[in-house]
Amino acid sequence: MTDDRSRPLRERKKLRTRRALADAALRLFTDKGFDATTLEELVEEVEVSKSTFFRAFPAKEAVAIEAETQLWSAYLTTLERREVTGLVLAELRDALLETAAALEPDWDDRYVATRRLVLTAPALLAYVEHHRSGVKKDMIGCLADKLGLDIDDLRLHVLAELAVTAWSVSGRDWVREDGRGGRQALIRRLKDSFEAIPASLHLAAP
Amino acid sequence: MTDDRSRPLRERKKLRTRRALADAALRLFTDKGFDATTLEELVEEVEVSKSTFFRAFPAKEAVAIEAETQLWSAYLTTLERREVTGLVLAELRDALLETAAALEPDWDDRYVATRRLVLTAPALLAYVEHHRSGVKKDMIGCLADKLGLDIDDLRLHVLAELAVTAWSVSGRDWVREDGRGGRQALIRRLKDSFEAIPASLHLAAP
DNA sequence: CCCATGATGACACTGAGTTTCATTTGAGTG
DNA sequence: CACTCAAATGAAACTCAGTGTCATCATGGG
Repeated sequence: MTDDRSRPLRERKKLRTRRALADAALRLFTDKGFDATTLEELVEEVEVSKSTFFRAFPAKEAVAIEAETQLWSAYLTTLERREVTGLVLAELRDALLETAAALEPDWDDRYVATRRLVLTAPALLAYVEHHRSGVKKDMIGCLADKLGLDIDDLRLHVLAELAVTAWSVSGRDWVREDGRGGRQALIRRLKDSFEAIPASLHLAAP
Repeated sequence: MTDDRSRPLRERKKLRTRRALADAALRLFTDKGFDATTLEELVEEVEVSKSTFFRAFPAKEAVAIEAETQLWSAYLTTLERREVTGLVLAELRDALLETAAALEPDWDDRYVATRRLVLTAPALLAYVEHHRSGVKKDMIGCLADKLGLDIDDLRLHVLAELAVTAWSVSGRDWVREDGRGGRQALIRRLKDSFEAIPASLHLAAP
């Protein structure tokens, strides 16, 4: 029990099992494959019951993409804290850069492993897409609130979409190179992606 | 057997069961709810076996969104047939307009019912997202091929994303009004959505 | 008419996710 | 420290989507 004592013991225990499950899942899924690993094996490894697993995660897929989940939940927190001034797209970018820079150091490896895993299991890909879709919805809600716009405003949808896509592409390229260059390399790629967005609209055939 | 005789009988039969399944599914799911309807009930209604169902559709979710699937598969066909000249975004828009205009007349009602259904079942929402994601991938592949670009080119990702988002938002609004105004109303909304895209990038806080 | 091939149905099986309920364990109180 | 309440856990039975196998049936081509 070498954990941070600032929170009640109960909560610390819950967090510990959560981490243990996510770590074991990343290991098992990477070794044996996502489909080939049963939930039973996972919970035996961590020595908890299936009930406990489903109280910590809503689905088998969820435990595999903890790193992705952490990123976006931190992002939404950042976004809500910041006040929006000037170009909204720039705001979305800066919040993302700030969030990426602030993630705990061991996040890098877990994220690389996660993205690798996603490439091997269609079910995981689908789950990530679904999860990001929820994030976009939250982003739109947050922006609509701050800007006094309707949550159906097409512009907000486009902007949320762009931010997530910029991340997705940057992350893919970064992972493809083993996360070489660390957090800074990722951040650099992210800046490049955002800069490339306006040009996209004017892409034309020769 | 009042079907189009141009194809072999075997194929016609397969198509008929497929249609029957999709129609019954839309009816049952709308009445009882997606989760509350078991696959068993569905296949009993249509009088086929579970095996047959899974040869026609890859998942329970798939049979519920046939109208969505038809749209995008027609779109990809259109896109591949057209030659790309000038602005790519305009090309994506025009192909979408052309596709929407060419869908069989009974598509409207089925699509409205489908989108309604999706709003009631999280599993369906996730499945639609996943499906569209596959469509975007195909769009990107098609464009990369025609333009001689890399399939990882960020601009292609952005453009595919924008086209799908424009559709999604237009469709949502159209469905919200019961598909009033028919195909023409949908097409008008779609044009508006595409026109609103460039402005999005310059959205700023007051 | 016959044969090869592809579609179907029946059935058994796996594994994810839910539900229920009894048991344990941490938190607050006197 | 003892007691109590609430929350967390575990055990086990259950539902249902999805897979795999194999025997049977229908179709299309010769």
